[in-house]
Amino acid sequence: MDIEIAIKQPFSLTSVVNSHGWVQLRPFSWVSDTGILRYIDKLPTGSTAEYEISATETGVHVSVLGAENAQERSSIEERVSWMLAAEQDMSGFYKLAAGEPKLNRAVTNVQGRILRSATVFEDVLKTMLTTNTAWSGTIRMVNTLIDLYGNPLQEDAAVCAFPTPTRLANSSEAELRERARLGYRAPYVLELARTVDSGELELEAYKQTTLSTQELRTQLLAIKGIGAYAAANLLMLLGRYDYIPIDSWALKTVSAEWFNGETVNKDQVEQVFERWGDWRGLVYWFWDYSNDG
DNA sequence: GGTAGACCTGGACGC
DNA sequence: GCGTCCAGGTCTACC
Repeated sequence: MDIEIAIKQPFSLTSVVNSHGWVQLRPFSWVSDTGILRYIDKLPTGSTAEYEISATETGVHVSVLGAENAQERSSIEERVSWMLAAEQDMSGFYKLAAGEPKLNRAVTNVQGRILRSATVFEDVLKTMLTTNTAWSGTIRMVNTLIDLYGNPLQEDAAVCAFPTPTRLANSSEAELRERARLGYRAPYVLELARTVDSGELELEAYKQTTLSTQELRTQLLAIKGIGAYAAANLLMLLGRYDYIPIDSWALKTVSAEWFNGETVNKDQVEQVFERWGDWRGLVYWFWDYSNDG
């Protein structure tokens, strides 16, 4: 199955893919030589499909393996559009960025959209697995979860989609601790999977929510394992940019950029970006730091 | 409302 | 090869 998706311009697939570390986490993969983004997705119909997404003049072309009917086609269009933030109007950000030399790179490279997983559940869980661990630990935990609980592609059983809430809800805390090596995060992951699976927590509704950012943040913070940093990160993924995901990297980077390397706190980071209003999260994210990393 | 300490893992380091 | 220390956010108990 082949699908063409139109995306609001300007748009750069490469910039979306490289917007953050998500592309390094399965079931994403990216071959920069060919410019093809791969993703394995478990569809609501129950089928597991593989997408090969490439750029076109007006958006993207999606070559699909593992899905056949019209219902699945429509679902894939919707999910890929969400993953690439196709519907987002970034003109406000570019207008603001035009007057700031440190955001020239963002404008030139058409940065601004942030790569998302097909489901909010996957993004919340992955965000949970970024906290209090090195990036290598996040990669390891995501890999293990997919290997143990992922949904295999019919055409190639070695290739799996991210586990569904139902699959994880049927595991146990001991299994998540000992086999998946999630450590103290195991009960948080299990609770997330169970509340989503039971319908108590409707994460996918956040894709179209009319809640204010404040209300949305309050709901995200109510999820065990999601604190201030993780909630701000998720708000960015949901297209709300008025909170900054302040982690240890942010403290170091802001210190080097504005405070001559002196130790800074969370309030000082927030003060630096306050003037950028509702776009401050994106400004923080795509700022051309002098000492990047 | 603010803060200290526990949580868990893997990697770096010294012996 | 073994033991120790450290980095990384969030939660809970306590003040």
